[in-house]
Amino acid sequence: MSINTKQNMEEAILEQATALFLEKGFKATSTSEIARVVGCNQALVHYYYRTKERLFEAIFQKKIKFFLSSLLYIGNEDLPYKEKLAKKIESHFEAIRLEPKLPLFFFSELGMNPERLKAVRETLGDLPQEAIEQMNRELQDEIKKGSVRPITIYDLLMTIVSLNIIAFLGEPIFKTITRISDEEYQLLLDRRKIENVHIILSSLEP
Amino acid sequence: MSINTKQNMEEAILEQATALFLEKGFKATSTSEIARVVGCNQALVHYYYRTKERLFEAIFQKKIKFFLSSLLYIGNEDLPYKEKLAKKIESHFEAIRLEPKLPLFFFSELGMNPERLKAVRETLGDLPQEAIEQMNRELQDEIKKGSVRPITIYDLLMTIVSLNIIAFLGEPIFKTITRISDEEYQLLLDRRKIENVHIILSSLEP
DNA sequence: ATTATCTATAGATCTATAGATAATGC
DNA sequence: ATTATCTATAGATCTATAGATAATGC
Repeated sequence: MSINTKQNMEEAILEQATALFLEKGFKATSTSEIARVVGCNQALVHYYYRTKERLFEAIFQKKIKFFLSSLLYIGNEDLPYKEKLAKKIESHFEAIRLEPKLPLFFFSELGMNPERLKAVRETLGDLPQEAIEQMNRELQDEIKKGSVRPITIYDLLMTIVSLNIIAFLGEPIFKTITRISDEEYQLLLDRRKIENVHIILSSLEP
Repeated sequence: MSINTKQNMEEAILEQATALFLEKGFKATSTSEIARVVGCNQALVHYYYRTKERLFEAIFQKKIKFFLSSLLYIGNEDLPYKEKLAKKIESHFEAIRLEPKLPLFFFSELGMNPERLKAVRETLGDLPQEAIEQMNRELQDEIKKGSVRPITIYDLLMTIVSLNIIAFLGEPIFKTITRISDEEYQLLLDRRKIENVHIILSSLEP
């Protein structure tokens, strides 16, 4: 497998480990398997990353950052509120589309091991919290103006994340049930993205 | 642990295995651990259920049935369409509230191992499909009447499941971030249930 | 007799490390 | 010399089964 013609073993390990962790999760992925797909011996994985846990941690942090950024730090141009919001939703959706295994990965690993959140917090710092507060200010402004019904920013964020992850969380289930092809699934995703924006915006009507 | 004063070892094993599988997933749960919390030796787990896989399968089937029933086979009284739908949504939400670990459990185990779906299908038979078709007929009737905008039943179901699971999938994350207490979380859930019905019904407006 | 429960163990893992050898940088 | 890679192995698992013993049902 993996014809990593000496790109750099350290990177190759990170890359293959990422694929495996996303595919099977922390527990079900072994350092031996990582070594096997990389094409090196198992000790090398530990040489570079010391423990399986540290290797995982590095990957997890990176992916969380990617996931949050697409929602929190996007669409801050000077646009009408609802257009900005639509942009955020779409950006988030497309980020997940690029990495469709992320939602299950996060919820599984955090669900099974909530302590990981602490590490995430230290890495990300206050940026997410600040971005959320900024989003909240804009939301409350709209509510005051009467263009949006009263709602908390947490409810809004939950709704966005919820709707945006479902098609990816449920992909294996949905594909098995409907026997839909990959191309058809991509079309479903296009439709779903529009649907999500529609649902969220219409739910905000006063 | 588990003061199962001789209720019945077979049942006690099933019960504790259920708790452990829901808590940590298939891979991370060992038959030794099951035996330990039950208070018997590890061989007994295999005596009753032969393999870990079969034990898991029994539990998985039962829980899938419970989850689907609450959404598909509920609220078929003679009521206005939107009231029936609201009832289904609430019934599904409350079912998950009773078993808050189910969503992560299903998505994890099915995501990691989609073949399990086949077994589920054999157990459940055509009932879910029929219930979905019934729901679809009712939905299409409303669309023809002009009281609901055009939408597929799959999109509607995805939306319902999506919104109803998020508060439970995200519970550990949300609790850590907001440092919310259990009581406050229950209030959040009450609000969320109403919110979900509102979002879905408003998204159906033509 | 049959069924339930236990002890013991084979055979596969798996993680992490020690210590040998090969490759590279000066 | 230093860094990268390998072989080998200790020590913990874990699943499944064989075979002994205890409990129960007739």
